[in-house]
Amino acid sequence: MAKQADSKTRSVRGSRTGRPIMVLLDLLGRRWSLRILWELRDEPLTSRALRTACDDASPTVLQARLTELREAGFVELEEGGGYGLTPLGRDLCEMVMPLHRFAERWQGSSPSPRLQGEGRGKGEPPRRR
Amino acid sequence: MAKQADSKTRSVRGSRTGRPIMVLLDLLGRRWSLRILWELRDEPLTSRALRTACDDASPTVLQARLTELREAGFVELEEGGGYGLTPLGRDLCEMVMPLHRFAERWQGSSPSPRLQGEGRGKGEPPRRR
DNA sequence: GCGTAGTGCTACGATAAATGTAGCAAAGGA
DNA sequence: TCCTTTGCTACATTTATCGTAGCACTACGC
Repeated sequence: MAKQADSKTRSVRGSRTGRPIMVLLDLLGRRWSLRILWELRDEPLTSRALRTACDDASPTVLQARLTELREAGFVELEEGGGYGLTPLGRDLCEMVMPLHRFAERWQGSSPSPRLQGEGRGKGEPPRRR
Repeated sequence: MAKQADSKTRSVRGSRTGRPIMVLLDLLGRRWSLRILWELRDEPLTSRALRTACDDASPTVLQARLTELREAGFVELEEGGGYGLTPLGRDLCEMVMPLHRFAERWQGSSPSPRLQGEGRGKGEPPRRR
């Protein structure tokens, strides 16, 4: 990882072109970014509540994402504590919302053999680490 | 909370809940997933053309994402060669498109330091809470 | 004062994922 | 035949994320 603070070439990972859409796609394409926006859609959450909402993701990444999203102007630390969406973040969230309906339809319409059945029966494959 | 653990859900990395939206957010939250959808928005591309379009990302991940997106039913291998969006994938892409306009607006009037150039930590010191 | 509990946030080793380079077999075209 | 392009993979290195623990600070109650 870049030394986290010194490198000026800290362009967002894969987006070396600098085109805004690429920067945005790359930012949102990191783990928990979309999820954080999603979980904050209704109301602000404290860092710990957010962590709980996000499947108990490790605080390390969550803080990293939170910092990035704050720098991007999508999320802010509220007065009374807790993280909330900025007006800009709320606009962005509006574009993520339709995914909910899409996801329902997607799962409902059995698009592909893998990703769902795969002869695995039910339950969760052990997410080994 | 209803636990819908039917056969339709397979864990995709962090999404242990199995709720479709989580599965989708997690799938799209992987590196190059959104970018791939974006690059295929107009026309099918060969794997190598896609790689070029994606900032020369390593073929390893690209193939992995491509496989996942194919299994999800968003992308398919065309007859004459090359990857293209399925009708379902096109629907999904429709939701990613508005991000373009948003991204322009975002970077145009960015309230916070842009994510490229300027690491964090120096320009924004104390963060009183 | 003191203790307890809640915040946001960080350190650090371990593990999973992505990168970069190289290469493969198959399907054409000249 | 040689040459090119296709989709795809191996492998070692680097990067990102995980999981656990803990810090400093603040706001309470006692």
